[in-house]
Amino acid sequence: MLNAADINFYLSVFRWLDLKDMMDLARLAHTKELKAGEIYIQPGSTSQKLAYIKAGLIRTYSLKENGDEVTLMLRWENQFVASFDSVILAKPSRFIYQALEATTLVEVDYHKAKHIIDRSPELSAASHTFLLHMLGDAMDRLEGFVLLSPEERYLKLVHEKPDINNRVPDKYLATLLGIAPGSLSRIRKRIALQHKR
Amino acid sequence: MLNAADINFYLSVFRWLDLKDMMDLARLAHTKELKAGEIYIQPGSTSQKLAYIKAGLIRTYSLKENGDEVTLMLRWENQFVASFDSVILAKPSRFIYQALEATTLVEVDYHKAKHIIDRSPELSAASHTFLLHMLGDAMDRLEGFVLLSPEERYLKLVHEKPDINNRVPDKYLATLLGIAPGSLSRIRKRIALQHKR
DNA sequence: CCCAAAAATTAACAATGGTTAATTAACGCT
DNA sequence: AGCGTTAATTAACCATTGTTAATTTTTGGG
Repeated sequence: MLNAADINFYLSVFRWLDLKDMMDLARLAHTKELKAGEIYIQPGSTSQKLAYIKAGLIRTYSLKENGDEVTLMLRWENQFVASFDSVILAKPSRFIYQALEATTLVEVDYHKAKHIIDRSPELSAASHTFLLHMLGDAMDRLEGFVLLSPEERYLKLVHEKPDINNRVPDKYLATLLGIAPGSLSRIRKRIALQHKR
Repeated sequence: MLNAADINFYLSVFRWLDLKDMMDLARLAHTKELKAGEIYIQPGSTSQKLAYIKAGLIRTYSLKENGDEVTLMLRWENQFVASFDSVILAKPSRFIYQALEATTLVEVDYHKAKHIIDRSPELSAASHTFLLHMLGDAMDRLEGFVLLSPEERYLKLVHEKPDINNRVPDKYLATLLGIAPGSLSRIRKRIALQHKR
């Protein structure tokens, strides 16, 4: 069940946890490998998976009526990923979660883990902190849409996550920024020209 | 300190609370009246006020370098309002919170209320639920920016909060939607024309 | 009730983004 | 390495928005 590498992993990520709680959690957790391009969560899914990304990158996207894909979120190594609709709102997921790279997840069922989380002060605090982080990220991104132009949003994104350009196709980045893929090309070109002077 | 109306109010809003917890909270709480136009929270403020809006409407806005005001958030009666930066991130507020109407708040200092919240399972759960709601709102609004056009965002806003048009000046609504005030006028006109046919 | 100030509308123009289609470049698979 | 597929770029054109300034409307105070 647990090999030495796994134990090391749990000890490092949850070192602030009571040992018993950690073992209880570890019993519920398992590792999942996704190939590049593989779908992690299908729309309509209600499973309350909560996953820590050990390595790789997950894209959350939506399908519009006309068939267009719109990227809503990107999550990568050392972040958590969960179906927002299923875990937070307890509804079927409207979105698709796809691994863009070979991805390693450590997954627990939130529904099963909940009673462990609830009885551990540290885990409760951690889940609170997790929510705060999610909220902080969301607010920050909202500010970007209200305060910044598409060009500025793009610059902010590459500043915060420089390797994103090499890991995520432009067409996905574009819709994440709220613009069309062609526009991202133009913005890139505009920036390059300004830089040359 | 507490009059009959106040007691009624606390009993109705926090009826699911342990009586002792409720009394402890009520001791920390006080009512605050704001006139239309009055500033509630100044930028730079670090006070961790957490307020329930009994009546009225609060606008959160930011000042850009060029002096332009950009509205980030609107909160109204029966919602909570708090300085996101101060309470969630424990930083000085970057934003200005202003009452757009005569507004009645019931206010507690989150810093002082925290130990009451922490020792009450009901209050802890409520604060968790509160965060989930904030997160849900933020995600929903993010979806709007990624999936919808400005016109569709405007229609969504008036659909969700029909009286917003009569309570908030257009110039504030415009920046909330991520567009310029002039554009909102045009969008309004376009919609009216389409409707006439 | 009137007047001054603020807000909303409108128009003209510039800048930007959306859309489509064609071309080029990059990628991935065998 | 080569080939077919997918992604990215580019261009042309259209639609929409941003910007500014002038005009009209609305609002609120005296």
